[in-house]
Amino acid sequence: MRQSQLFTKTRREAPADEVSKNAQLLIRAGYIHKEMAGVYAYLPLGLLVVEKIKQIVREEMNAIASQELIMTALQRKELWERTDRWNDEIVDVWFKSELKAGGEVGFGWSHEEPIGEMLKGHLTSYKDLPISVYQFQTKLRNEMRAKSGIMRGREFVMKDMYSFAADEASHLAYYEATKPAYMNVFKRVGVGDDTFITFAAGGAFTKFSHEFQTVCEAGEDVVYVNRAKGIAINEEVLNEETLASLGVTKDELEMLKTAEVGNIFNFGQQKAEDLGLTYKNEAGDSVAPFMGSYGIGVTRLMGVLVEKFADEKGIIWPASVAPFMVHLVGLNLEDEVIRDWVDGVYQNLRARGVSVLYDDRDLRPGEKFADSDLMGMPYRVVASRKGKEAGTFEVVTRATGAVRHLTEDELYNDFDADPDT
RNA sequence: CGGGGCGUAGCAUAAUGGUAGUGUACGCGGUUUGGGACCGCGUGGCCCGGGUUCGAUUCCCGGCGCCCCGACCA
Repeated sequence: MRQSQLFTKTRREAPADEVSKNAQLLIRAGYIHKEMAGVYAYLPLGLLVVEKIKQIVREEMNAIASQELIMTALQRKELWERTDRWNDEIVDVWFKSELKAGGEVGFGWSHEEPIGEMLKGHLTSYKDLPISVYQFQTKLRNEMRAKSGIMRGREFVMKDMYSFAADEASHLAYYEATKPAYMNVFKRVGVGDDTFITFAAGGAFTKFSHEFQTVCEAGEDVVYVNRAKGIAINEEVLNEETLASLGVTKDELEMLKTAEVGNIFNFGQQKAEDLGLTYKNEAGDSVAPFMGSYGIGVTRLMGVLVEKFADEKGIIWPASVAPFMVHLVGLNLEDEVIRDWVDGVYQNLRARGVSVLYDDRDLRPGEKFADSDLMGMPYRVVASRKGKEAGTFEVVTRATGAVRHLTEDELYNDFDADPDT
């Protein structure tokens, strides 16, 4: 895309009411707009990142045979009353409203109850199992205090998945299968080595649930990790009993500040029973399926990536989620010969399937470089009069600052060879 | 929800009981052109309501909003 046509503008300074690094940089670079506390709009650049992350999640969920759907944002009161979760004393994040025609509705902060209810019409026989469904939904949660930019908002995009199985063995097998699928997601967005499958509070049905915790100073969680043994424990369940059951001692563990980017819950049969969801087994008996719930905070993950990879100049996107692979910075564009030439390079890169943000604005070089650093595309390709005369392009890798000088053919071959482009 | 802080132009900031200055951004003109360059001109602002006062952006009260710490976070 041509940068001259992008409606967003970069800013030198972050708004005074933003303290978090992720929100400051994302606003300065024109990725997001703050609508109110904890509520952010995703502008064209930001939406591209969200969609890149969603696509990675989508591919990994599809790979474990889950099917995508979209549930509703408005939810029925009766569904939640059945599980006693309409009660504000029990669930304190509800946004609620009233229908003009009469009756209350809630705004979805989770979709466990509606999914279970919806499945009553589709899950009637053991032959229908197993079932796994997922969605990307904007969750609405009336948090007491929003904070940390897009990492803890009142409105955020989450991937939530729900599995249903006929017996405990296949249920647990699926639960276990989600772990590598989740880790694939985190590897692909560049935080695999810093993300730990963490033992956390389990709730009524199991001793532990599992959280996916990514090392991040801006996070809200503390986990204790033993990298060699591959064990991570959320501090909320760190006690003698937990340590003993996992076979570690506290002094073998490293304390890390982390952000929870995903979690998985095993509900056993209890949740389905509460919801009144049953099917007929081979003997003709009505039984409740085993159920699991699995989340990934898509927009929170985006915030974590900014927090982890940014430097003093701005954002640094991992190639897998960057809005564009290449930031083509054209200089000396006031010269029509140069401009026509750079336009051609832009077209050639696009023809090869490289996603390119083309800074075709007639600005001074310093301003363009500063914007380019701030926006954080993986590669900057500088096309200038000087380069044209020398027959080379300056190619800068944003993350490392490494500079290469490539001929036009080398440039095209370089990006052809990159599978991520 | 408890505690603290803050609301001045698109953004960032300053001063002031007598209607507000600067930077940036924006518009026009000119000089510039490899790290946010310079000169000139111009547009644009005191969160809302009430009170005190001759007069309130300033002081007081209330509201709304925002930020931080804590609590909460399935």
